[in-house]
Amino acid sequence: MAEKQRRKPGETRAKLMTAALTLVGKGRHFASLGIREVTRQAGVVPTSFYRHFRNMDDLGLQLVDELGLVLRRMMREARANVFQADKLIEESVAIFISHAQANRSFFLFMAQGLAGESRAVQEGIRSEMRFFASELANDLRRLKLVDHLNDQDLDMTCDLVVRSVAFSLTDLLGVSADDDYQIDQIRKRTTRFLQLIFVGAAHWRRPD
Amino acid sequence: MAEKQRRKPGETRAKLMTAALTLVGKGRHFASLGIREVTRQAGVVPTSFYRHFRNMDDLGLQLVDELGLVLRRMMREARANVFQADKLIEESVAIFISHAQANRSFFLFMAQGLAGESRAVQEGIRSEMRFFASELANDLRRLKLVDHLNDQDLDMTCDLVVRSVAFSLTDLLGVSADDDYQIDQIRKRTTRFLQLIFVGAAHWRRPD
DNA sequence: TGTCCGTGTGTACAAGTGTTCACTAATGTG
DNA sequence: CACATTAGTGAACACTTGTACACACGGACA
Repeated sequence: MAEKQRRKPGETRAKLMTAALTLVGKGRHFASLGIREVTRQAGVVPTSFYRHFRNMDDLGLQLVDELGLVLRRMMREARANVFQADKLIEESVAIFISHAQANRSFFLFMAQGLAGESRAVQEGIRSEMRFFASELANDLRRLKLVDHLNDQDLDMTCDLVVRSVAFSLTDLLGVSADDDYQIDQIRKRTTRFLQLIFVGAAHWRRPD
Repeated sequence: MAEKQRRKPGETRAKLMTAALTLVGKGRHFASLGIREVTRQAGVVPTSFYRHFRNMDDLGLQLVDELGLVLRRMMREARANVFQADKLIEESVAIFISHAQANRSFFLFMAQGLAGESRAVQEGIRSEMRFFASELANDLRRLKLVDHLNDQDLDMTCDLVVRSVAFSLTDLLGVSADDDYQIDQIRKRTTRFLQLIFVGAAHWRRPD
């Protein structure tokens, strides 16, 4: 008979969240996951689920919060590594892609959630993206790279940048994780997208 | 007892597809729909489903095909209505938004499918977007608006345009269908995105 | 006219679902 | 040490699910 084994506090909780991500990583859509399925994958009895989450939406929400941490780590690394302004875009895209690779299931979950079932998850992801965009705007201001843009136009530009990168994410997650050629293509294309946007920003004149 | 009633050929098939879209329109995610659920919504016995589709993925694929028709209708209307080059962007965005409103569930399905469960559906939607982008490129060439761009750069620009619009779609579908203020905000923002991109394209010089 | 064939119907079943309940072992707190 | 709390377990529930099968009706075509 299976022994009850006491684990570190929060361990089962973490297992459940990881299990959900694992299933998403295997190609399942988060919206189609069931409680029993997740607990099975986590190697835990179904009842345990309710000790930590009220339902699957709740689990999704808590995943979004963790997603925020991943994004912040990523941004910290980008800030630390990008020195030359002319390589800024390339470097940032490269860092983004390597993080997306390292946390594939996480970003997959995020891409799914954008058009997902739970309005709360949707809003959470959107809010992470807004935060990301505003941090980007701060960085650009700080680096004095965009002096001719007013705040509103800078926000718009950063918003567009974040969206483009997010969309590239779905490309990235569509190809197999070790298809280096395709990944490099996506990296190059995303880089060019951002360059195009920044060229636009450089010549942008506010419409009357 | 319910009579068997002979219907026009393909009517049940259409009912099933509409039923799936209806459920998606009600906020459900396509990946979480079941065969029974769809047949119930369609007012048809579960077994009928198999007369027309092998499984839900199959139904999704056939929906993608119909989506293509909607997009083509939309593009035709855009081509017919846009005369002045300076209003081109605004007009196109307006047309897009009105079509997205009129076929809300359809576009919702498309937005979901982009990060969906079925690789085939995903690829289908992606291919529709590519087609859309290439048609856009043709139109721009024809209007002689982008003479300084080579084919590759024009394709890139159009790709970025289509992606940005597609992303705005998820904004649009996130607000209630009659919230005119929000919708107008989205329309304006999308328009500015595209203007920014075209400013970038106008000043784009191919990197060495 | 007879005979397929496509399509819709009802019944059936095994498997899977969310959720509740009572029980129990380990942990932290006094 | 005793005790309350937390977090694990297994059995049970009423339902839903996908799918199979046999059957029935109507039009197409011989």
